[in-house]
Amino acid sequence: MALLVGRHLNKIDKKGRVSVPKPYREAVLAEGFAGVYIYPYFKFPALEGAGEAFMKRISASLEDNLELFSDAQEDLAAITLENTFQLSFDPEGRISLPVELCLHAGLDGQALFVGRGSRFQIWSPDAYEEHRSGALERAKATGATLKLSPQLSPQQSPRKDRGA
Amino acid sequence: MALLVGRHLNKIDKKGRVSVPKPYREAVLAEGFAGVYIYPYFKFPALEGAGEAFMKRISASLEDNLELFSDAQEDLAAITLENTFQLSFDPEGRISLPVELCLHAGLDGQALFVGRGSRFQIWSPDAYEEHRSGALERAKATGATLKLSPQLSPQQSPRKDRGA
DNA sequence: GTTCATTATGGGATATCATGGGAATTGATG
DNA sequence: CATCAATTCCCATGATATCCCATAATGAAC
Repeated sequence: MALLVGRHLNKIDKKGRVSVPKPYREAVLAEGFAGVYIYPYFKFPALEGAGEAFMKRISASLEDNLELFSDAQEDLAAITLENTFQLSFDPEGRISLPVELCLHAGLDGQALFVGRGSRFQIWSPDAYEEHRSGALERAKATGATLKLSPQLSPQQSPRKDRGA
Repeated sequence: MALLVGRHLNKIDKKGRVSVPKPYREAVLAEGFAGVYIYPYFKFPALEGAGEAFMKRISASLEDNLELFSDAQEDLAAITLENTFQLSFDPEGRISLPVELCLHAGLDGQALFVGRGSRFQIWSPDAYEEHRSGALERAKATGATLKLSPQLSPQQSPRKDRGA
């Protein structure tokens, strides 16, 4: 599927409607459902959303009877699905955010969409600024690095080196 | 995919448009999306860009190597995906650079495309000259040598080295 | 030296996107 | 069956981005 990247600041009108950024709409439309699934992001005052494909992955972790997922992970999946809203696009590509979600994220007038690859988040601009400002410093401090997974192309042998 | 090599100096017009060098266009087109993904290069006042395949590797790596909702995943995604712009080619093969990116790289009227193999960078000519001369000095001073990564040919056993 | 093909560039015309608000539909309730 | 509230649809609008075409620069071919 297409990648969700970048940041998009859109307005929430009096009726609680907000435009989903066009690139995100196109990406999730390709997954089948003409809308998005949105749930409260339990770690922070923010929302997280995705198309049908990602939600099915979460659902799959609940149906697994083996030991692939820990109890904690299953709980997380269950809680996420319980609190998820299925929001359809209107003809202009907007969704209307339920009050419960707006309260959790402290949304008021503006919604900042933040791309995360296969998902996206929705923040109030203020909360986002406060939370994200230290990301680069934190990553440096903790020495967090991203090991690139092997390319998807055939017959490529993985290397174990450190990404910058 | 085809390698991105060499330097190409193109103009940025009043609308913020700049032609992506033809060889780069052809290389990234083969990856699917008719455009490039560009993000700030945090170590220097420059931009880095790539085609869809590379960005998907980053996105997949975040999900494969890091736990969902972990702090490390949060911060690394924030640094990479959230600052990335998806820029489509116009019919002439141009992209229009967002102001935020131009500011980070100090771009004003000219954009120097620098090939880096599977990615490329965009510099203002002045910043590049300054940075490049410094890099050359450092290489001389430390007597740097270049250690090649293993070949990609079949049945090659992975090595654990770090590029010089 | 001339011609042709390709790429880069410039700018006006056009289409698209985000947004706002009224009209119409739905569904719950008495 | 009537009424109300909530939601969804429909259309208008302004800002922006995209398309389209013209032209210049480059280099290859004859």
